[in-house]
Amino acid sequence: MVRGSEGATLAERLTVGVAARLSRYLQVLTQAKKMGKERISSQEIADYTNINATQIRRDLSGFGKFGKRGVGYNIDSLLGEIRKILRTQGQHNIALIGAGRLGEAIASSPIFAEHGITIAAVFDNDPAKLGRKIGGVPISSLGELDEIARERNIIVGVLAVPADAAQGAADALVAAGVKIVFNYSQALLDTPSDVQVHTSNPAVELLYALYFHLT
Amino acid sequence: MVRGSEGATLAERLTVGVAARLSRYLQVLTQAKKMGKERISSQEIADYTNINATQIRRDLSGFGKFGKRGVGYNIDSLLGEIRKILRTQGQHNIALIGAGRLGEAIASSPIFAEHGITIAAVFDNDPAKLGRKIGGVPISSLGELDEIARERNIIVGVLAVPADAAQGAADALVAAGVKIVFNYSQALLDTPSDVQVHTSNPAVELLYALYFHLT
DNA sequence: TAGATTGTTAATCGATTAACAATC
DNA sequence: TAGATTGTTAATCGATTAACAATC
Repeated sequence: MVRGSEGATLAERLTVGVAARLSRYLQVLTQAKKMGKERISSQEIADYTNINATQIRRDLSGFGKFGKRGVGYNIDSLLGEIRKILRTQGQHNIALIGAGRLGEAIASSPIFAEHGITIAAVFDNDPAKLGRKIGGVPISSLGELDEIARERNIIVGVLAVPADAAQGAADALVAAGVKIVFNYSQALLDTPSDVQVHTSNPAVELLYALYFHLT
Repeated sequence: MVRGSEGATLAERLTVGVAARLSRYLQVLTQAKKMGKERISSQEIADYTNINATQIRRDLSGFGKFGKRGVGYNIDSLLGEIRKILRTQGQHNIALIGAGRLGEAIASSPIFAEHGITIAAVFDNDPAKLGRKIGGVPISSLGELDEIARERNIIVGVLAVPADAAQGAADALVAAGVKIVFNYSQALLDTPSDVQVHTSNPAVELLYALYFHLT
């Protein structure tokens, strides 16, 4: 890590591992702050994330001396520092595809808003749903995706559709210039190589958790 | 990896990384099979998982010679081998806490059933919901959790409740002997050290995806 | 045979951890 | 001061990758 004397980071790109861990610290800090805590130790973060405390201190100390020995880290200031490192201080607009039960659950959860992420558009192919609002956002038809995505500067799409509709929805997102797709269906998606697909599958995680439970 | 000459694995415990990757291969193979494919190459798995093809071959070859040079892997037989390694051939019963939109979405998804995981009980504290069925399973009150969990041999609980109800529900699961908790709320959970908590947060993954998009 | 893809080697890099002086 | 916790070092281990012979 190359740093100037003023703390202005001449940023090299973070490794995937570091960025993933910093994101998780961000989540713990956000929740701890909501619980009214003002300080937190690397050990407490470790307990919540299952990431080793030494690793946490090491990750953070690569960017500056954010903690106080004998005391821990100030939650507010550490939140600010990590947001700076991850460049997540702006507002980000995302599109949700699928206004079924999962889509509604996602739209009504505070989980995105809490991190400055706004669901700026919701799409569904069911004509009966068009115009209805979920999470305060009216449901549009998939035919409008292209126009709306460009107009609202959307680069992230969340797929909450059945497996058999997933590839079609992904194609529509890609056509509209979306570069990051979160896939909550089981389907495997074919996309151009400049599009990042994140597939979330609770069953996969569960099989893996069971392995360690059973052995 | 210590192996006998007959392929009978004198199993050492898998590392966390290997078990996580094998679980993901399982998911890709399951989907590829549904799409009617019979064979798959390490490169194809790599395209769907973003895991390096060499790493995939290396992970698999640690357990046997499952592939055919010039051809690839037979999907059915590789599925069987990985299931053997991960010991996920049995049926597993899990409990779902929370019968709201997210709970319903989870219960009605084939994602668990596909991997031999059965939602054997659903709990909710809303008296109006008791007895109603979701995913074919009647909703019980949280007061019955202890009895039902023991009776149905449930060691995994999935929390689909609001953040402010999550700790209480987690306590109830722990009291009922559950050792693996999937937390779909934002709440940080305090649990005994022999209980594995997996917290899933799409916003965290998104922040991290955005970092790599923006840099 | 020719082309494709595995299984494996060798080299590198990042993650992980224990330990402990520094210091709040 | 005494206790706690950071920041950092040093050592180890697993992940990652390119390359390629083996072989289907």
